[in-house]
Amino acid sequence: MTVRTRFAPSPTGYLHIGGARTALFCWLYTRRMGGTFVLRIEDTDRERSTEASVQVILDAMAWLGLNADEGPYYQTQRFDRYNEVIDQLIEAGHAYRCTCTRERLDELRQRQQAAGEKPRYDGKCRGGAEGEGEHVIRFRNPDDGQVVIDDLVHGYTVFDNAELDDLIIRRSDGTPTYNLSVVVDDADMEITHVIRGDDHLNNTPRQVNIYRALDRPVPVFAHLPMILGADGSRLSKRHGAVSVLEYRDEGYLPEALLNYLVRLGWSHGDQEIFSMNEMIKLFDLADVNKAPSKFNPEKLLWLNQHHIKDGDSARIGKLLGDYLRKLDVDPGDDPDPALPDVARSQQERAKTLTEMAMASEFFYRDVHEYNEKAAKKNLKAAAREPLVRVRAALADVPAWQTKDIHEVVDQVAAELDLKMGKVAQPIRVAVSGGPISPPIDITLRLLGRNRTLERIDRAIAFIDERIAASG
RNA sequence: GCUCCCUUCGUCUAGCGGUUAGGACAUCGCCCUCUCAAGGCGGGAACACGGGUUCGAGUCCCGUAGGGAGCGCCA
Repeated sequence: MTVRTRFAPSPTGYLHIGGARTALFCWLYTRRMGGTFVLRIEDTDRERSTEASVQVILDAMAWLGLNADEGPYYQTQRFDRYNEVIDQLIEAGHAYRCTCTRERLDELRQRQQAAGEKPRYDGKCRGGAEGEGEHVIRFRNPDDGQVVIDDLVHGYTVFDNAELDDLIIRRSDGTPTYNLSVVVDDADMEITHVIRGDDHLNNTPRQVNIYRALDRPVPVFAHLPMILGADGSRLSKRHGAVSVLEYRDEGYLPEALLNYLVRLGWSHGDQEIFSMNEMIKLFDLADVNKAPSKFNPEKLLWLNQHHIKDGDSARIGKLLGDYLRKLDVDPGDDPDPALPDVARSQQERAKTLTEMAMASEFFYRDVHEYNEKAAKKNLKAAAREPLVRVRAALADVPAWQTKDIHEVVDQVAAELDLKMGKVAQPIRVAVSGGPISPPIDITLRLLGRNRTLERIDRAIAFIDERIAASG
């Protein structure tokens, strides 16, 4: 039997972190088992489902690289099928018409809650509904016995049927409800492993009863623990970004997000860093935790930095171009310096691609003003002589190479009996406008001779003005 | 309220009856250093509580507490 799994989001917003983790585990397990991964859009809630949300989910999945082998299927396109099954259930006596009004149901619920009971349908229409007209269809749940679920994550879990009630499977407007459509879909699509959040664990016995009424094989279940916010409550906007696409926009690498997510509820000994291939090779549902975990943005940031540092410079360079354009900095068609070279110089000092872009702006844009603090500290009278000497020596360097540039800076420092920092830092501020850049020799090499000399000249002029101003 | 699930450093976790309870993020200190980083070394930091079972319990069982989920004509 080959493994078939599905990821079944409902398109009512963005794809959030929790959903992405579920999709990842599902995808990894399927890849490892050589199975088929199905994407299904659960859009039976016509009130809240939107076309835009579907697109956002598709985009997020594509960005993460969690490609589906089948689908996307849309539940709204399968209404005929659900109704067919519901009719079969009615025919077989497993479902019945219910004409209870919402008012009666509300009252019933309130009364039960007030009495400290579990709110549930009282079965009034079980023996035959009164009257015609508006009605729903309810599933006739067995009233005794138990449902035992052998969950791959949680092990055996037992539910008494007496705890369950007759749930609505067809609304009064004729549309099917979730618990019915999932079962029909999972059965029809021959899903062998249902991998989902454990917020569904309580729904599972109802669904198992529907499988039985339909005489269809019950799939294996694996209920993953939830991801919570830092305060232990359900993950939401106030915990920072929860949308997958937001992470992309903020400069995270998909493999970093995935690497972070895979370690939430799963582990392989002490290993923290995983490539996609390693994840596929090592992932197993047997190693999934039962306890919920809290989302930790700092660890994600660390992983992002790590993956940027280890990333291929050609690819990171290309991405750097995208993020520069987002900042309205156009590196041009034939960037000078070349983006991969700049990326290489920044990879170990950027936590996000956005950060890398901000730190690299000066390569592609003139320095119009200096960071105030940096200029005050470094572009002062004492820096004039080193800058002048460096400028002169740099103008004469035969080959514009890192090594030669380094020697120039070194030599000027030695001549003036200054520490390296006293020479390098003024140059850094002069060429980058601020106090931070890659090593000075690399920075200058990338920037090129012309721009370097120009910017040093400008800094010398700036110092002269400053000296003049202070009298 | 009822039912189900969960409980190791602040956080993610290793552990699958005998460990000085390990790693990682974060944090603190030191080293390296032209800035920022990266890197190296080191420190502090956990088995929720109470009963059992056992020669022996973080590991097994039962309670308690705390947290989460479900109890919709949402999914």
